[in-house]
Amino acid sequence: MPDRPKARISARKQPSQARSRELVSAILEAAVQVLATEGAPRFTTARVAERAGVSVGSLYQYFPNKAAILFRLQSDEWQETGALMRAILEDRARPPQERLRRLVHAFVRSECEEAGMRGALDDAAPLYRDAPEARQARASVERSAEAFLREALPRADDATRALAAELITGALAALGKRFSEAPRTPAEVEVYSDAMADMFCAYLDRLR
Amino acid sequence: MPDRPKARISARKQPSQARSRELVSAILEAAVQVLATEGAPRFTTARVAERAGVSVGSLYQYFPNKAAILFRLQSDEWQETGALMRAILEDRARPPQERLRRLVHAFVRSECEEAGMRGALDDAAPLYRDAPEARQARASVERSAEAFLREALPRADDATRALAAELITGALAALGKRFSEAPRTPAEVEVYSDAMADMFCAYLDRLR
DNA sequence: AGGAAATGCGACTAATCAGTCGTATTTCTA
DNA sequence: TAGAAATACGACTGATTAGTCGCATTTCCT
Repeated sequence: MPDRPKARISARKQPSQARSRELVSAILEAAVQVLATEGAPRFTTARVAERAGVSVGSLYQYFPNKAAILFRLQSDEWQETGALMRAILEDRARPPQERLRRLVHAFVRSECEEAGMRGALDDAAPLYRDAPEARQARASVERSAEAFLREALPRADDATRALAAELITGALAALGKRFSEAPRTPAEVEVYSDAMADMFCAYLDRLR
Repeated sequence: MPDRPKARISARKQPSQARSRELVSAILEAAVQVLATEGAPRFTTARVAERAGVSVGSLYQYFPNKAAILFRLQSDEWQETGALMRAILEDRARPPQERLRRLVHAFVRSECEEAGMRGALDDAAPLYRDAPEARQARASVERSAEAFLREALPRADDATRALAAELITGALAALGKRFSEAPRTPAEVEVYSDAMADMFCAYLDRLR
């Protein structure tokens, strides 16, 4: 029942001239600023356009609706974070648990860096969360996590591994988000990340 | 920057006659229904009043603003869940880890039961989250968790315990919420709860 | 009974916002 | 350089919303 987005959320039109490509990136940059400084409820197309030094009309040339801007922002984030995580998980030069620990540290650090925008983006999640594009994006992270667990838990059965993947990725995402809601010193980040990694490693050892 | 609520969020006036006490509970009941069936963005005072068979004016006699209704709903939830959790944690007849396991099961089950309303309530969180009343409510859960950990980890130092409390309560809340977003069979609930409890217990064993 | 206090009502106001459309300007192409 | 295509503009529309206020009705108290 919570309102599904009626319209597509993907781009309306590809910018082809240099002018319009700049316009699109100006909009995205402005969107980040509006989100971080004004918060999700005051995130309006008019404000984004104004901040970008662009008219609303132009904005709607390249984004079919407000949710599309938010989704694009989130999507870019996922892209970036996903690449980071995959790179760490697939570094076969290190033992699995060390990779996991590095992953936790990197993730928590990255969450804390852009906490302002991310928090607001989460507040706006109802607007884009149910889009099919969003589901697909989440799947790729799960897959890479399961591949990692095949290595870390070679003797466990598939069901156990799937459960562990869900638990660990879920806890990482949720705890990272929650932790980054308050401002943190680098030292706090390290301590917290280590504790979280300890928990995951203890769990993996028990399953092994 | 994300807009702080300007007004108080606590009740505007205490209902003293039976008539008005019924009115207030009709509003709260209607609020739950509106939230669950229409979702957070369509949660409006007018809709709540209509569903309750009451006028907007009357609604505003007892709630200073929309956020107050949502906060009251969330507050009641916290109250209930908090009592449940405290009861389980303080059952000294059972060993600590068994209590923790029971706690996880009870919590996840309860999350799944009212998933519809809870999800919408979370979507509406930006409206009441920053209220001072909300902070205070969260503190009591943390305290009871730390008391439990003093028992489960008698030899650990305070910093370790505080960290573990934050991690476990955070993970429980966040994973429970996430898990309950999809509809679940009782069997799935059991399996998932057990896995989560395994993770927590493995962590506690390592710290012990 | 009868006045006072409490409660209930809902039309109304002021504000906000997403998204459109006709027109003006710039860039491309031949 | 001229016409076509792409891009940019922003006033405007229709819809929605939170919250108010003057008045009507009910309950309480003596």
